[in-house]
Amino acid sequence: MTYAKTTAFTDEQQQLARVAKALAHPARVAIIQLLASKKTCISGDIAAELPLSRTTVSQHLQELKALDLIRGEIEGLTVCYCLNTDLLRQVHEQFTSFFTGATHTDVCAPGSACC
Amino acid sequence: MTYAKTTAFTDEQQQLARVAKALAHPARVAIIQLLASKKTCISGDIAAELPLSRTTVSQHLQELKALDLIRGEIEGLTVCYCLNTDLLRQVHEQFTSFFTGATHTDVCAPGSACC
DNA sequence: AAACTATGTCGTATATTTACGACATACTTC
DNA sequence: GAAGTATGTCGTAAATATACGACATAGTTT
Repeated sequence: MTYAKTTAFTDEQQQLARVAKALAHPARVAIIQLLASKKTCISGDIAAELPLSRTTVSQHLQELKALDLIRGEIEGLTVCYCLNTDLLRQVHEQFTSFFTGATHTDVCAPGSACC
Repeated sequence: MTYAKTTAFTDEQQQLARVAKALAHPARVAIIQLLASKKTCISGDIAAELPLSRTTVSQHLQELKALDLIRGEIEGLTVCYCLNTDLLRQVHEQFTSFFTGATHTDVCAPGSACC
């Protein structure tokens, strides 16, 4: 490494990357869709609907929970997992503003002046 | 593994995860923002603006290129990298429809009937 | 064609992710 | 309280991602 450069990435970039990483596995995408499709919160049924072991699913659930994208509350013997829809909406906005910035009209792109 | 279950994840889930993975590192987020902020297409200057070695940046560029999110055309001695804005717009829509599905009103969530 | 410049590729070390069985915990029901 | 059920945690193996120096390639300029 030479010397100057940016010392690090911005918080915004790191935050977006963190959330993107949470969605970077089909199992986690599937879990979110599953929770969104259920009227009632489900628990271990999640594992039954995915082509993965219960242990692995649990691990994916923990990752989503670590980012607070989902929440789990113990309900007697089972655990009720729910989407944190407020946060998901926020995240949606983050992505939207990122993509909007990347696709605005006078951006460097094939077809524009520079290429 | 017991027996029934879904044998695999849907194409949609895999596609979303694939793109999310591309955004799952701050360097790649930064690269896209950098390309979006330049009027003219840049090349190796990218590495100069990131806290990473040229080799590593090149690796990240290849990953983005592999998904066709960016394109690079050799322009004499330098390479002109550009955003594939059309694809980025498509990806934006994919994310939007995913988030919309996950945040529609009667979803299982804290505060809703089920929790 | 020799020296220079801009990039990509290879080899490799280290860190992180993914996946799962076995075990631990904790509540429920008999 | 013993047996059963639902879930989380630990240990660990294998795959993938991250990072970078050294080398290769290819165009430019003299």
